[in-house]
Amino acid sequence: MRIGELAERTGISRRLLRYYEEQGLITPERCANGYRVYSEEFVDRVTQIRGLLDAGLPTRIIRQVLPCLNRPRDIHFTDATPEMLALLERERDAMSRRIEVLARNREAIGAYLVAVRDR
DNA sequence: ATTCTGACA
DNA sequence: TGTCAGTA
Repeated sequence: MRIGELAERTGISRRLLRYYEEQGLITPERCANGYRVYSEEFVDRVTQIRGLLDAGLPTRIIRQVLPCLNRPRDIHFTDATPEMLALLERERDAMSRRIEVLARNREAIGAYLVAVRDR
């Protein structure tokens, strides 16, 4: 499929899909005319990227993590270098911190909403 | 009609 | 991220 269809199926704009490629997050094939060609797997791939982006991970981190998140299990060990493991641990901890902050604010907002409602 | 690259009131 | 331009 070409960029238009992928955009519709993932809900990600053409502009963003090209941006993800520019950031090295996805590498679609190219036709003779230069058009990008995406295989079926890119649908999940893009969804995965969106999820990580929404989780607050910068593209530079996603670029390193994405490969060992999708590939078949056996290849994981290949990517499981000490550096990769350390990187993943740091990201996981950073995620935990963000979750705590969000949870705290969610409580605060919830309390505010209750206060307003009960007024 | 659709996509491509580069650029920015 | 959107959008406009000038192409293929």
